[in-house]
Amino acid sequence: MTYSYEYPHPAVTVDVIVFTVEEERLKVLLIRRGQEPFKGQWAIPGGFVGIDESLKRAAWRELKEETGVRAALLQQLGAFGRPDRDPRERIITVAYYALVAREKLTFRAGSDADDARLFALSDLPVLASDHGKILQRAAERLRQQLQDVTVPLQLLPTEFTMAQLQQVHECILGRKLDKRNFRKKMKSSGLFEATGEQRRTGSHRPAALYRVTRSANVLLR
Amino acid sequence: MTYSYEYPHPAVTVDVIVFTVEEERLKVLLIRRGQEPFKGQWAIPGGFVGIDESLKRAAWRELKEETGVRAALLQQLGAFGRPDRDPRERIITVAYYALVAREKLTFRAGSDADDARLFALSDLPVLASDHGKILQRAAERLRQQLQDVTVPLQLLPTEFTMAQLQQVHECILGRKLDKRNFRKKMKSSGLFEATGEQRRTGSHRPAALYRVTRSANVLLR
DNA sequence: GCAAAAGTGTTTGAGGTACACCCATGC
DNA sequence: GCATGGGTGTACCTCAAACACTTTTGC
Repeated sequence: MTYSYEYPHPAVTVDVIVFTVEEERLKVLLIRRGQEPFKGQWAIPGGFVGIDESLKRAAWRELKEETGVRAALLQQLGAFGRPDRDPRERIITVAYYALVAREKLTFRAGSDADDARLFALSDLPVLASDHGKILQRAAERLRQQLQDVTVPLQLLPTEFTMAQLQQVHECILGRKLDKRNFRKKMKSSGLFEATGEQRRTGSHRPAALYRVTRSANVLLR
Repeated sequence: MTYSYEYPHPAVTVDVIVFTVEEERLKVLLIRRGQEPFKGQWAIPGGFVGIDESLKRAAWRELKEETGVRAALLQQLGAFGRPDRDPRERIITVAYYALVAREKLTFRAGSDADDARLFALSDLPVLASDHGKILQRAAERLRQQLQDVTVPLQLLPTEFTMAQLQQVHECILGRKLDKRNFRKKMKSSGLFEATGEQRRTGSHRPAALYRVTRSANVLLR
């Protein structure tokens, strides 16, 4: 079965950049391509958009296929379409990025991937095609979005310490923040409440646990 | 001649939203479609992406075809691809937006358009397909971008009065600004210098003309 | 008692907002 | 001389940034 058109048509894919935080670093999920083109190179996971599938739906499908995740912050980064970005045929990709808490994330080498791994953003391998540029743009966008205090919550479990929350902000921004200023700002946002519980880890004072307040939770979709 | 593929391929277009300021209002260029689908309806101008043409290049080409403009601020808004957005076949569009000074802008009904006109953003007609939603998103994005003081300069001639500059800010933001605060901010940006010339219009004190300083001009690309 | 992370307030500077009057011109 | 838009300065408030010590725990 073939599909014919009067004019040449490009193929359209979605690529999904999965951001997470692990070992106090911002990381992205990459796959090692098992097939040509770019066989053996690391790449952003993605796939073709179904002919009757919306772009967003295709992105959700890819996210779920690659990571098992059904709910996350998933937003469009933009379209990338240099004519030479794929040697087989003209492929235009629409990139999405997702924020997923590490413990919600499962992944494995799949049908078209030899391997799948998290890479720290500061320690990326050489990437297939223009994926390096796409990742760079995604990281910029993520940093911009951080002014929205709710964004990093996607990267944390439902209960977390202020130190954890600050750590997430820091590794996205790529710089240290002042503890007192940070807590003041979080407190004044009114989004968080103490659970009353504490977390003991190591030989030091235990940390209070926080959660998102019920009202704020609604805003997170 | 036909082009055949093993899997169905969508068509890809670029749509270019041309923003300008006229009569103290933010306007966009729309065309009235001369052909089906959506014949007779107003739409954002656009066209198919050449199979060997980058997305940005296609956007520049469309901008030039529709308006004669070769230089402007032209940025990608994003991809829109609901499967039902065109009845002929699956069409995914990549929307760009451009800021063009009114006096650089020429347009006329073209090959596929019965008519072409500027519409105030606050007074849009019913639009074809999902173009209403695309425009709405473009306007939001433009407002965000306004924090960059250089952006509205694209909408003005090289010499302009402070009142004009303020007027552009106001109609993009959709609200009045305080004259003294506005001038203070512009002055402190260091981007502008008085030309020494004045403009006399009507029975009142003439306005000083300003231009972008040589050094700042470089930053605008 | 000591190492290690949790927790807590105050001061300062920059930038945004509010606000009212005189100036130069055409008629 | 009056109507019209051009042009100017000060006071206040908010928010971000800098900065150091005490608390609680495990060993």
